[in-house]
Amino acid sequence: MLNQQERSRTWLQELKHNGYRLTSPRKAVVEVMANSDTVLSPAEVYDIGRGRYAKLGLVTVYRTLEKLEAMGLVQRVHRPDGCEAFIAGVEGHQHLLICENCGRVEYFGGDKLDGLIDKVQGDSGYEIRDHWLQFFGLCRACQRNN
Amino acid sequence: MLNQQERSRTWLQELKHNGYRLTSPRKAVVEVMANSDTVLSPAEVYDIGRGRYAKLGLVTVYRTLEKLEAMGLVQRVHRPDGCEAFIAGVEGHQHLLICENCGRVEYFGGDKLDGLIDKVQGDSGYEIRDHWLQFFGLCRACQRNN
DNA sequence: GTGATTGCAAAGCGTTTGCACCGTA
DNA sequence: TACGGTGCAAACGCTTTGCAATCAC
Repeated sequence: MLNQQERSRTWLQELKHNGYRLTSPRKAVVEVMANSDTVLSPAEVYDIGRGRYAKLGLVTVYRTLEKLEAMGLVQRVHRPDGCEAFIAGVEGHQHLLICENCGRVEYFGGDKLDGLIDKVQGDSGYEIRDHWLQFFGLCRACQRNN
Repeated sequence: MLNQQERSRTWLQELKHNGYRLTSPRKAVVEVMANSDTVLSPAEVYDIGRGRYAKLGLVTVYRTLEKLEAMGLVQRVHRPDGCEAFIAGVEGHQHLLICENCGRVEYFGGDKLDGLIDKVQGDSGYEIRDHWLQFFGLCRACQRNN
């Protein structure tokens, strides 16, 4: 895993390569997301981002997250409580382990799933195109504090 | 699996046992949900339900679905596109297989998951409390029509 | 009869859109 | 300089709440 400064830099380059301009609001959003290992709502990104660029607008947060998602740099996360679209940094397609208390996210490989997918596909006759596997629980730190 | 009429009857009894009154709007919502094997949004329940009870209000649909969910008779479903809370009939805790085209839902057991949960729990130090496993794809009928 | 339930209307909330101004390239 | 990007304000869609009328028990 890249360290956080490298990650910000990579993401900004990526934006540039895709023909987008590098502006202060975008830099703020990228830094917030690239430096976070927890799930963040757009409103949270906005709050934290304003610490880096005071004039940041919520609308720009939405628009920037949308671009980052399209570029595969962030990922939309759904949670059982309500259904706010949460966002997290991610590399590659992996599965999520989310702390219900602090929002921290870990990734794990899902290779164990292939056999199950084949079986379900055979039993049901469905053609499976996509899947969600998410675990919710408490991370080490939150287990101690609860 | 109970047939659909039995299921409606059971759900209505369940409502009564929990101290709720059996009203026409509630009967309409229960019948819609109990007779459907597809994922439905509150608005869809409302539309179909008005065929059974014309004066049905959308507000009542929300309130009834809330009660049915609390009683474990329906289940909230999250989908990748947007995040509308969809609902489906369910018995027991199983995993979902959802047709992306027609909304049809099947359930399958997730016993194969236990080993994976143990492994992830051990590797990460998380205490896993809940999980989502949902497959999205095309059911047999929709494969033919696409 | 009476208290739970309903449906309308309005409020609430998160997200998206319209538009004039701004700032990067 | 030109045009992509920004932020404000307003629109939007879905969900929840307030309240008087209604209806199951």
